[in-house]
Amino acid sequence: MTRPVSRLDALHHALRRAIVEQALKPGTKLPEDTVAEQFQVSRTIVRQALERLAGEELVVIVPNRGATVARPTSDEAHDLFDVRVEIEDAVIRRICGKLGAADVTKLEACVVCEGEAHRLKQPGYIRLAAEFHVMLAEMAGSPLLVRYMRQIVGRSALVLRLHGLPDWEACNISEHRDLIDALSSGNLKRSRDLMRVHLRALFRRALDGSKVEERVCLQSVLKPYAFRAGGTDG
Amino acid sequence: MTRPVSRLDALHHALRRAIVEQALKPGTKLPEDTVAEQFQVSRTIVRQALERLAGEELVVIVPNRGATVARPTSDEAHDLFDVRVEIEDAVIRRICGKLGAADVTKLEACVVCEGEAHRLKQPGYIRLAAEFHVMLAEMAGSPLLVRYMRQIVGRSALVLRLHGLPDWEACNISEHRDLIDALSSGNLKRSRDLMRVHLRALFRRALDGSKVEERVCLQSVLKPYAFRAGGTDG
DNA sequence: GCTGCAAAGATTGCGTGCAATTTGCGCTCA
DNA sequence: TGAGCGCAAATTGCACGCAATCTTTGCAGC
Repeated sequence: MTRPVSRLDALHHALRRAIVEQALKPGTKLPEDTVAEQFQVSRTIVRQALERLAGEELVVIVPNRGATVARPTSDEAHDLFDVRVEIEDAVIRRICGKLGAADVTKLEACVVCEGEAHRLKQPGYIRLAAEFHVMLAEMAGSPLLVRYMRQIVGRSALVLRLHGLPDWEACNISEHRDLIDALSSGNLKRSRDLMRVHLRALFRRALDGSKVEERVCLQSVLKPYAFRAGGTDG
Repeated sequence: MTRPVSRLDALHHALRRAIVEQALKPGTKLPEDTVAEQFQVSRTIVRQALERLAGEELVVIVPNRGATVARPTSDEAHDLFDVRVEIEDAVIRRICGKLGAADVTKLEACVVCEGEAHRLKQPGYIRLAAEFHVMLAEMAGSPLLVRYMRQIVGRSALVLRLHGLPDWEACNISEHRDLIDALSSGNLKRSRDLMRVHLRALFRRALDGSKVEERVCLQSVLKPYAFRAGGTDG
């Protein structure tokens, strides 16, 4: 049930989820053959799924070089979070004070799931935390905002994985709770402030991280092991 | 020169342009064989190009039924314009008073081209008018905003073609000129108001059209004709 | 011992063919 | 004459195979 009709959809969702849940590290190579074998489909399907993911900017396809999980640069991360603030603000303005009881229940259930997954350190936690923001967008009644939010939280997961987040701190769950309160009570100013603070905290955690840029690090990683390094240390 | 390296890119751009320039009407069927023959490529390429366009929501792919040029519903059109207002406002806030002389020159040149194409009634006019808005986004220095804007103006072209626009009135060119003035003089309030008015006028022209809804209405249109409807009336 | 070239291996680009599904037409039967 | 049924044409879903390209490794020459 609920199984996507086509194998393409199935693979697309599977890969997407693997990326968002950070099972696939940014920069991971995704050879068509390997993926095809893993999922028991042909390369044709794999190629199409990768093409879709590239359209969502979750993977990068280089001609003749294949596909890899995207590695957002620091600049791209900044841009992402800047735009995210705007989109989330638009969502808040639309839903604040207009949530039904069912909506609030749904959001609270989501937060409970988050807390559960967070406590058990399940890999699905990041996806659930992201889903909370997508749910807010859905309640705004704008398919386009939902679309953008989906894409943004997906890329955010990449940024978190790549630039920081040493421990399980993607989204602060208590902040989600506070946000629900403010939204359901119709306090617009507080809602917007909470979201702004929430995102800013997330942003800070994401970009203050230690392991910025892993690819270039290769040099700095190997430097201590260099036996003939022209460094200043003797 | 500037020719896309792969045939996939070439076809993708060609089809995209054909749709944005309204050479392909919404609802037009796009059989893989026909397109493949027309562009002298294999169905594989066509399929991928159509898949990409589906990702941009410019075409709709129904399993086992093929691809057609998208037909945004009235609801989708409203949603599109609502979100567009937000995105364009974000762009305005970023670039107002920060445009360099080169930027202004570029924008003015674009408007001149628009006027020329508009006077000659060239099909490229709509694309140029759209390009003006994309250029604004580019000057905001946010790749993500550019991406969204590109997608939005593309879909807007579909809406204009589908729901209204009896004559050549996609974007009012004088409004573009006024906008450049306000932006370069750094008048934020006036800039935002101008853009809002500009979009609202566009919106009105688009949705006041006569031929609203041709496909989705089917249910609501047929409802009064239902002979065995389990409704409460009767 | 270093540099440049070449061949082998691996991976992607892309075309083609077959199976599955849908659509439209014609046939049969009441 | 009209409704139901079944077959055939058309179109898409998907896999496979070959050609092209890139990467790596090994070797020869300087």
